[in-house]
Amino acid sequence: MTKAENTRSGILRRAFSLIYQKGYQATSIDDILVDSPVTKGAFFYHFKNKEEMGLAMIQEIMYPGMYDVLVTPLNNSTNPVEELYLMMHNLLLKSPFFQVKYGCPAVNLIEEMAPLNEAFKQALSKLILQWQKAIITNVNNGKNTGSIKPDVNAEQVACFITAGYGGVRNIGKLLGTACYHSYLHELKKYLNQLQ
Amino acid sequence: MTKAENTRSGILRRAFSLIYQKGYQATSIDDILVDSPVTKGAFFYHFKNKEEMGLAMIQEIMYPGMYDVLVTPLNNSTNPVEELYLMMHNLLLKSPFFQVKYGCPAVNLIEEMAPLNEAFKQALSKLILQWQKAIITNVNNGKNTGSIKPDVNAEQVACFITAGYGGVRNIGKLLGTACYHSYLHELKKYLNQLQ
DNA sequence: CATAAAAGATACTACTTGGTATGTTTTACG
DNA sequence: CGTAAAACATACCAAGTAGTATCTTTTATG
Repeated sequence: MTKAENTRSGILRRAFSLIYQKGYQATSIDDILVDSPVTKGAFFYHFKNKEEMGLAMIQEIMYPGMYDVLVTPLNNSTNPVEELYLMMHNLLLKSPFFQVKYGCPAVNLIEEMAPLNEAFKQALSKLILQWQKAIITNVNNGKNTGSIKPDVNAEQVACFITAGYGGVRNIGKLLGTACYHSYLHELKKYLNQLQ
Repeated sequence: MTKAENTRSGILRRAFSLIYQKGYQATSIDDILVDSPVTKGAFFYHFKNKEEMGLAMIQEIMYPGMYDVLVTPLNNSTNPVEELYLMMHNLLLKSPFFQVKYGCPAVNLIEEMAPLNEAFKQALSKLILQWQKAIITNVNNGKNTGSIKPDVNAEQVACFITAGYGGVRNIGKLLGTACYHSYLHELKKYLNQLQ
C-alpha cells in the first residue's frame, strides 16, 4: 500500500469509527482529522466532499466487512437453520468491534441517511440486499435438501431475519445485551418452525 | 387551552414533525420556528434549551401517542395472538402520520440519541418498556386462558416483537412497504407457533 | 383601571461547520 | 538530476448554530 493509499484508508477507517459512535452528520471533518497526522488539505485532495467520503466508507469499509462476516459463512453451510442461527449469534455476541450502546454501523447509517440522501440509500440498499440474498440462498438450500419446509417463502424469511437484527440492535441501545439473548432465544423458535 | 399552552404545544408538535423527518440534531431551533408565528424569545421562554424541548416532546407528544396506539388496544383483548398481530398490522399499515421513508419517530430517536444523551435514553426506555409491558400482559393473558403455550416466555416474546418492529421500520426506509408485508407474514407464523 | 408577572419579540454573539484558495513538499519518471 | 504532477499543509471564509440580553406586549388579578 502506497503512502497516499494509506492516508486515504486511514481517513476512512477513522471516519467509520467516529460515525459509528456519533452518527454521520454529527461527525465533522475536523473531528475525523483531530489527533491525526492528516490535514484538511489531504482530506479534500482524496475526497471531493464529505458525502463522497461517506459513500467511499460504505463501499470500501462497510461492504467488505459485511461480506466477510455475513455472506461468506452462509454460502458453504450444511445445516441451513443452524447456520442462520449461528450467523446471528456470532453477529450479536462475537463481533469484537461492535458495542451494544452504539448498535450496528450499517443499521445506524440506514436509519440516519436513507431518508435524506438518495446516494446513501442506494449504497446501503446494496449492502442489505446482498445479505438478504445470502439468506435466501441458504433457505433455498434447506428446501432443496429437505431440511426446510417447501412452503416457506425464502424472501420473506430473509426480510424477517434482517429486520429482527436491525431492531434488536436498536433496542439494545436502550436495554443492553439482555435483549440480544431474548431475541436469539425467540429466533431459534422461529427458525425451528421452518423445519 | 390558554394561548401560552397553545404556543408551547405548537412548538412541540412542529418539532416532532421535523425531527421525525430530519433527526433531532439536524433539526435546528430556527427550523422549528421558520414559517411559524412563534419567535425565538417564545421558544426560550418555554424551554430552557433544546434538550429540554426534546425531552418534553418525548413526554408530551410521543408517550401519549404511543400509549393510545399500542398499549390501550392490547389491554382489553379476547384473543391475544390475534390482537398482537393486529397491533403490528395497524401500526405498520394504518398509521396515517407515519411514512415508510421516514420510519418510526421513536425508533429514529432511540437510534440517534440513546448513545449520546442519558436523559433521552431514560425517557425513551420508559416508552418502549411500557409497550413491552403491555405485550407481556397480553401474552400472560393468553397463557392463563390456555390459548398460548405455558412454556412461552412472555418477556422474550415482547422483546422479539418490539425488536422486529424497529428493524422493519429501518429496512422499510430502504425497501419500502413490500418488506412490511413480508414481515407481517412471517410474524404470523411466529405468533401461531406460540399457540 | 393599575400593576406585576407572564409571554413574546428583536438583535446580537461566540462558536462550529463544510469548503476554498493558495501555498509547499513529496513522488514518479524520462 | 530535473521537472511535472501528485500529495499534502495552512489560513481563511460564509453560512449556520444554540443561546443570551434586552426590550415590548399581553394577561391575570386586586
